[in-house]
Amino acid sequence: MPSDAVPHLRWTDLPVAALPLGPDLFDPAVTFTCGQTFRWEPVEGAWIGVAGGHIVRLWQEGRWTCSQAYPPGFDLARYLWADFDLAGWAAAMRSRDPWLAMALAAFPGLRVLRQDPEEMLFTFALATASHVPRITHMVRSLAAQLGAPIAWIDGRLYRAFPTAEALLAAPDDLLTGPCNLGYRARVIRRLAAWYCERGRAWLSDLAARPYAEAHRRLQEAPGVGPKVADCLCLFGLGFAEAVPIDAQTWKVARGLFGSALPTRTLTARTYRLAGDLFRQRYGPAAGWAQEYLYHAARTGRLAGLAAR
DNA sequence: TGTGGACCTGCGTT
DNA sequence: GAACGCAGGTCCA
Repeated sequence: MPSDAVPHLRWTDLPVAALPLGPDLFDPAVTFTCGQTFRWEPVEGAWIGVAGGHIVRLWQEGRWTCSQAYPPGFDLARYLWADFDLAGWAAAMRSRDPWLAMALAAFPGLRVLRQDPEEMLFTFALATASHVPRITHMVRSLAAQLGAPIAWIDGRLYRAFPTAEALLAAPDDLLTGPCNLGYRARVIRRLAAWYCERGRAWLSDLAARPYAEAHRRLQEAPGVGPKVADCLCLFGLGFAEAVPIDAQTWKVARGLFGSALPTRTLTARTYRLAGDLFRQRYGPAAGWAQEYLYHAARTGRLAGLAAR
């Protein structure tokens, strides 16, 4: 669809909804910049992002999180995992170890998001051996170059995350040029071809299966190893027990579990072992614990742990 | 089963 | 201001 065929809107004309999530239960700044999502920006006291084909604007007033969305029908409560009892869980977790207690105190209101699984598949497949600023650039460039236009709002055009079909059809020089994917262009194209043969039902079917099976079957896709599969399980399929173990989390795991992890490097076996140790210590929402520990490690708050 | 190197860039540090 | 190491990995020897 050409960009002039979509509606021209104003934020002042869109209806406002509200959720009972104050700053202690949801901190947009931390949640949107901690590396689980890459399309949210602060704009004049609010945050604007594009998620699952919806343009969303949100801000907080006292104990409430207010939001607007276009097209209508965006389920913000689901996106923010609002039925997860963050306060109760955090209270129970503080006694597990001082490191998680510190991370919980440092970043109150950090929430794990439940995002569109197809977007998560491609986002984290291209996030390999990269860092948050670069992933942000790649994701936004892909949307700008290949995403379907949704609407103009207050003079700005917003585009959806590209479909698998659009990624498959994209010329190489566009993926490696303006989008700066580098070697990931090949990975994304292979993955898009593989995914297009199966379709969205393949992902939604996995969401209904046990975590271990979903995690195993996701790795049948080219370019999806254990870490990307766990990102998809946690951020896209809603498995709170999924623990993505990246380089930061691996350092945290070695500090926490020491000699229980037999190898210096992260192998397939120690990846499974580390995930199980996280789940033993932090329970069925170990993925939430990982997100707090990961963010604390990334911002240098766990230096004492890594040095052990 | 564990290890090491290649793969593209750009950010942050020195 | 330029050089260098390394980054939310995966895949293949």
